[in-house]
Amino acid sequence: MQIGELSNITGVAAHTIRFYEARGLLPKSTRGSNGYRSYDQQSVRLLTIIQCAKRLGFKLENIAEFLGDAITSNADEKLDHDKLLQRLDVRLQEVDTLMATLEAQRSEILTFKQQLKNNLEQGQCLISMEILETA
Amino acid sequence: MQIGELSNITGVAAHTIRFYEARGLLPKSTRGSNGYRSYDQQSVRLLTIIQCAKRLGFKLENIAEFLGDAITSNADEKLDHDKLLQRLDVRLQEVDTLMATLEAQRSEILTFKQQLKNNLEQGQCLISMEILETA
DNA sequence: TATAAGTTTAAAGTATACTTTAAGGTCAAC
DNA sequence: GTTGACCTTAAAGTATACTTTAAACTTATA
Repeated sequence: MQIGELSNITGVAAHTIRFYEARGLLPKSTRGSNGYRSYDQQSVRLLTIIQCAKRLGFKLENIAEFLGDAITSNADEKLDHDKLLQRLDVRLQEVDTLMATLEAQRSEILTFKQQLKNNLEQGQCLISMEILETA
Repeated sequence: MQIGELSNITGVAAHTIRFYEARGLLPKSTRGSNGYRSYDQQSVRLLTIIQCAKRLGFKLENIAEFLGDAITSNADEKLDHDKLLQRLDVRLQEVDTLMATLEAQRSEILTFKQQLKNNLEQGQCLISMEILETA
């Protein structure tokens, strides 16, 4: 199939598919006699995997390595398995760190809102610089 | 004081201070006879506020608007108050949305890890494409 | 046959928050 | 008077994941 059909099937824009190829997420595609890229079911599966990895929050760079491992899997498949688990754990760490940051922001925002409400109840409608500085 | 001292006091790089001025987070600074920027305590306070707003996760663009409101506060100060609350609520929404995304990722990653472990226990050390596609 | 739809490439643009670079002027101290 | 620290500007670079643009070629349809 041509790039347009692959795009329709997977929901990934043709431009993006070429972009992924350039970034090494997809192998260099074979070409028809007219120079057009041609794809098959394996291409669909690869794009599906890429979309899945993106859902987990992996960067394209990681996905490229990741797929490189999976596709060019050599003798020791168990190593690949461990690598994959390792990558998942690294991402899990990142997610936890981000969540902690967001939780901190959330709590600071709520505190700040409360301060503003207190001010308002005391009839102070003016926002002083001080409250901003200490929030 | 000159930009270097302001930088030392606030911990914000001189380059970044110029950058903030260019982006409208800080007012156009007055200049000494030599053309050097000169600052005072108010500048320190403004930078402190900027750092605080950044901790809450606000974008520089929002901080610029935000400070514009606070500094050029006109007749109706209560409006500013409401605007501030509004901005905080918008940011709170963003934070909640991001947290939901991260939580979804977290749960998908854990599910995936479990699948890998099950495979491993069954003696399947090879990572098949299928498990990646469905994760 | 001409028009429309699909394909090709490389390069530039978008968004965010800076940092780095380059090339040069100013000032205090030795 | 020169060394070193500090200041100036504008432009480009960094990172990420694309999207947009331009200019051109191929194929299917009317």
